[in-house]
Amino acid sequence: MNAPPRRVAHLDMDAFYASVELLRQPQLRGLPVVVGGRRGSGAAPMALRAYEGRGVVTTSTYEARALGVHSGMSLMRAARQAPDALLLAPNFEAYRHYSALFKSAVVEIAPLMENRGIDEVYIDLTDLDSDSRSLGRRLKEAVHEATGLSCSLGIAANKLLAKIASDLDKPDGLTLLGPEDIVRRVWPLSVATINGIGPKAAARLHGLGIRTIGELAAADEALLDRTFGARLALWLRESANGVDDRPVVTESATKSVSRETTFERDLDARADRPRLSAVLVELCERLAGDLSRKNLAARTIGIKLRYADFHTVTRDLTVPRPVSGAHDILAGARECLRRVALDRRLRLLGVRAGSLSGPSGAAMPGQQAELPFGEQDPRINSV
DNA sequence: TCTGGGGTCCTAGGACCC
DNA sequence: TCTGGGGTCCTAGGACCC
Repeated sequence: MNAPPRRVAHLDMDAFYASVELLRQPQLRGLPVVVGGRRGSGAAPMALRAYEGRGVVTTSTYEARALGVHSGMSLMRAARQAPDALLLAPNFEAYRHYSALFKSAVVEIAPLMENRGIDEVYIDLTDLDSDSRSLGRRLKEAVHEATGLSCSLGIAANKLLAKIASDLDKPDGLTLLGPEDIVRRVWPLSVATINGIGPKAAARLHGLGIRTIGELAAADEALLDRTFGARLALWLRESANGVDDRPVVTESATKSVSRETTFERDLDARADRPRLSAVLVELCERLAGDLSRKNLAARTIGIKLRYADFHTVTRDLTVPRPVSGAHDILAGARECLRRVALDRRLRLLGVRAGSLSGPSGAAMPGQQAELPFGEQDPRINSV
């Protein structure tokens, strides 16, 4: 009754956004290049030192990484690290295009593919015939053929290990990780290598003197239970031993859609009220556009505020009937806004739509009944 | 000049119903 | 009047990922 051993691949495009930019601007190859910032997609390349304003590094080429510039770093800090690096504005349309190309190429070879964002997928290879190394080579070649881009691929018995494997040899790597490799290749790695252990959990583990995955595997069970709770402790122990039963999921419904923006300078709820109001309207309109394109309606409308000190609050409102229009979203967002303190300067404003369904209120999207959602809702109209 | 934008999942408490 | 459990919905926050 034992299930057959699984074979799962994790495919990760190398420096994806930056690599797409280099395809389009090959003369920049070999230079330290950074993608990020808040300029529009048409903006010309500029020296990183000349950038002003808020923003973070989205992706950097390996040449820029060698200078200490990494994803998530503020552009101001990146500019101090590498003032002569070139900054390119992100062009998400192009990235979505190349994302679709590489994913089509993967599915041609292995149809059981799980999307993990724009530049990563998991692939279930269990039922395919060839050996793992040949399959890995074929996948990498197909992706390169379709896009001109390289990727790193890991193949193992589950998603956890495949993800770790794909990271072991970057860029352009192909790494097979068998059960016999766990002690030698996985246990020496930092606990933060495990997908799901972020900065907080890693810090707590460090506080217990646990830094490597091997140390986590050997940790006292009762200690982990006390520190993390039984559920999380069990997951930590299983992960450290390379155990992960999560299936490769080929399709999943959208749970929420949101739009948010960080202001170029912090805004005052009173003095900048017209500006804030205009931003709110625009966010609601863009969200309505997203819902309409996806043919979805929402029963929960939420807002998100980030204050100047980075403290973040959210408010939710459940409406009696699903809504999708900008007017109804705006009404819900304004109702939520009444329930937050607007006495400090604001850094970010966001609007979210949740509890999604098809526009008719059906559980799944797909139908297209044009009903006047929310129009008769007294709660909405009273706002 | 610290810290973008779009997501998922989990927890926990209170309301409300049976 | 007090005492119960169980289940679902709603809300808020937090951790984490790409």
